[in-house]
Amino acid sequence: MPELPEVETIKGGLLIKAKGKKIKDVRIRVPKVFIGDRKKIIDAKIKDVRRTGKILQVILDNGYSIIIHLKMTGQLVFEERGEKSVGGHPQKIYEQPLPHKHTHIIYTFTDDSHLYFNDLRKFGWNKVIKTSKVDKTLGPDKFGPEPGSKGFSSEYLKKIFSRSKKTIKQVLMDQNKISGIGNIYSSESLFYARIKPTKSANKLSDKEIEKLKKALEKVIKLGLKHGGSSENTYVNIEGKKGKYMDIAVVYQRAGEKCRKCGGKIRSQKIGGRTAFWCPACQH
DNA sequence: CTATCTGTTCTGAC
DNA sequence: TGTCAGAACAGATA
Repeated sequence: MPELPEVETIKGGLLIKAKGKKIKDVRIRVPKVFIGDRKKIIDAKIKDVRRTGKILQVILDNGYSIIIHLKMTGQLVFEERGEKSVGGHPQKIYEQPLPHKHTHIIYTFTDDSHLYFNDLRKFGWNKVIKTSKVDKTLGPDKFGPEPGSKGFSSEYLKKIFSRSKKTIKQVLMDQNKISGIGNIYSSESLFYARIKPTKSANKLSDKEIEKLKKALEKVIKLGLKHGGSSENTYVNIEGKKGKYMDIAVVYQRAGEKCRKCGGKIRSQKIGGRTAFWCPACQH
C-alpha cells in the first residue's frame, strides 16, 4: 500500500480538488469495502482532509467523517465533470477509463465531479464514523509518532528498540510504534543508516539509532518530493504515478549493483516481507 | 497449466 | 502478552 509519502500526496490532492465540494451521491459497487451508513454523508460538504499514519480522514461539515485505508492496491482518483481519463487500448488493468472493473466506490459531488475508489485486491476500505470518534479510533495508543513529528525523538526510539525482540525492520514497520513506514521506506532508510534489516532492534547502538532517525526523516522527505513510489499500482489523485522508485537505492533492486560500493544487493524474507539490503554497506 | 510473488494489517491459535 | 501463520483478494510473472 501507499506508505506515508504516498498518502500525504493524496491528501494534498484531495485538499486542492475536493475540499468544499458537496457530496450528491455515493455508489457502492462492492459492499465489503464500504463500512457504515452511506446516507450519513450525502449532502455533506468536505471541510478538511487529514492523515494519521497511512490512514486518510475526510472531515465533513455535518459531524461525520470518512476514514480511508488504501492497504496495498487502493487508489483514490478525482475527475472533473465530463473529464475522461486516458483510455485507448487498455493494457494494464488500471489504465482503463474510470469507472472500471476495480472501481468499488463512486462519490459524486453536486458539480458532477467524481472521486473514485479503486482497489484491485479489495483489502482497502472506506468507513463512515462520527468525527468526534476519529481521535479515539486513530489515537496514539494505536499509532506511534511518525518521522519528523515531535514525539519521534531519539529517546523514544531507544525505548521501543530496547524493549523489542524483533528485527529492526519489523519494528520500523510496526504501526503501533512508528506510523507511516512500510516495506519500501524501511528498506531505504536502513540502507542510508548502514544497518542491516536482520539486526535485532535491541542491539542498535545510540549512534546507530541517531543515524536511523535521520535516515527515516530523509527518505520520507525524498518520497514526498518525488510524489511517492509507484512500483505497482499507486497513483495520485490525478491518476499519475510517483517517481520515487527512480531513485530507490535498494528496494526492489535485488541482484543489482549497490550505488555506494558496487556490491550486489540481496533480498530475503523477514517476518513475511521481503527485505532488500547491501551486505557490504549494512551491518 | 501451476506456483509464487506483491507497497498491509487483522485475527485466532499457541 | 507476544509471536506467527494464515486470511482477506486478484493479477503479474516465471
